Amino acid sequence: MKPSLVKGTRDFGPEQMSKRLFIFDTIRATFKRFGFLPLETPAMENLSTLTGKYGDEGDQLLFKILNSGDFAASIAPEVLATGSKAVLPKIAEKGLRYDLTVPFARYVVMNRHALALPFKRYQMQPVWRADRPQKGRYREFYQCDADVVGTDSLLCEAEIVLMVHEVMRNLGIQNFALKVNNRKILTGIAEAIGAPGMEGALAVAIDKLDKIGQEKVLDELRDRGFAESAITALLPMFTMQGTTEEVLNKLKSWLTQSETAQKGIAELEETLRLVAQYGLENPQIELDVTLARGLSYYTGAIFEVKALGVSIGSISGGGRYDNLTSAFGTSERLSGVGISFGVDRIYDVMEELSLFPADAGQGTTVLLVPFDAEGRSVALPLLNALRRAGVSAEMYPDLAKVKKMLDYANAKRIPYVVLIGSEEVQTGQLAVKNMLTGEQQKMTAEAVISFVQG
RNA sequence: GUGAUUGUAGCUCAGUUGGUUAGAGCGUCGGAUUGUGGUUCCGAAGGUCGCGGGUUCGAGCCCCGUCUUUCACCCCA
Repeated sequence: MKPSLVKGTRDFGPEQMSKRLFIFDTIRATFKRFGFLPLETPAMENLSTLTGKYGDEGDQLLFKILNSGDFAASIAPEVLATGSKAVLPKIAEKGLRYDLTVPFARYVVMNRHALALPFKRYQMQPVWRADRPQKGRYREFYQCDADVVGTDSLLCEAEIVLMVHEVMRNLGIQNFALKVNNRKILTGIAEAIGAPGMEGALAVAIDKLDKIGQEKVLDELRDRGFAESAITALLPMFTMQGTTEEVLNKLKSWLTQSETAQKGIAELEETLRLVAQYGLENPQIELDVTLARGLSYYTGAIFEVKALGVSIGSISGGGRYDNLTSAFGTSERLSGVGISFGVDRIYDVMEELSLFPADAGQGTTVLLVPFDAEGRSVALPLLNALRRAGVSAEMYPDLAKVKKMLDYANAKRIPYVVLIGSEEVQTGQLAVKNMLTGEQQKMTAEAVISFVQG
């Protein structure tokens, strides 16, 4: 039998892992710096927790887990006869998490009594979606989320803007755009054109504007049941260009009659004002009225980060959600806002643009190469001392040929080797070789430690 | 879920209108070299041609099914 991987999943070898860890470490450092605390939740959730939070499409993409044991035994024949759709909830009551936000909301509701609000948590775990894999799209991928729940303050939105900038710059992704919008503006537009409550369909269609163009967007809206009058009323939407300030002003005058839209515009303005007060240098924020995002739980600000110059979808996304916790039965209204970084897409972007620092894949710094048992007796205390000094060091476990050990050093890209033969043992002067330049010099064991550290 | 596409050695790929024993480069292992690698030379190992069925005297090649890869749509990180 040939072993194989489950569709849409990957192994990560040592080289990939050290690059991935660089991404995780960078993001984690920023999250901690902003005062977020770690949280982990199970891979599986009850399907009742997951369904209905992501829209119809999202429900479709949930991985479901068969009940344990003889899961089909208790299904009554008459249920079976009603079709597969009716059987499904009887045999699968659990599913793999689809994102980190919904499990977080579930956690908040369950632990409400013990949490000091506002509660800020970060979470870096895999999520699963039963999508067809393609470029930048996997069935198992990691998200790094930071969310604040229990406050309406727009300062949180502003902090997200700051975190995005910090993460991108620390990763070395200089060329990015942080797109922002507000769901209330979309809701207001739907109201203004006489199609209240249809902002979902509206959002999905106009989200494609830069991809398929104005005419096809309008065609799609007709398909989705928008009246011709609504489509005509929507036309000013396509003139929303210019600076952020100009667009906001145009929106304000276009949507004067919609209270919701005005609120959304005011929120956006306030968020941008706060960001400016922070003194964020060279903000890469872009107001995009067509930005919608499919997840149905967003109610306020929405964010999306796009790496420029690569054809990979958004590498980060987030927004504010007002009703997620109430979906779990709390009477208390808890508003949350958060951001999610997609590690796998960030990896693809950084790989494509060669942005990983040279030492991101660096493992062992020094390999000790004793020629015989006597050399090994000198090498062992040095090995111990190197490690105590914080240097990643190892020794080839067999007393093999020198060629073999140096080949090993090359294969692992170990930059330094210390050669210890009878001559070195007698003089105490060890031969340190730089494997990149081929240069070799002699020094004492103590000197080796500071040499390889510098 | 819709439409394409891919699969031959560990990796990247050749393989003619269907014809006898399926090849190359790289990598791996061994040697040239018992104290020096990444260069060179010599040698070796490594294949159910994704899987199942069919057509044929004969299938890596043609047909059907299936799985997988990649890509677009939908949607999304």
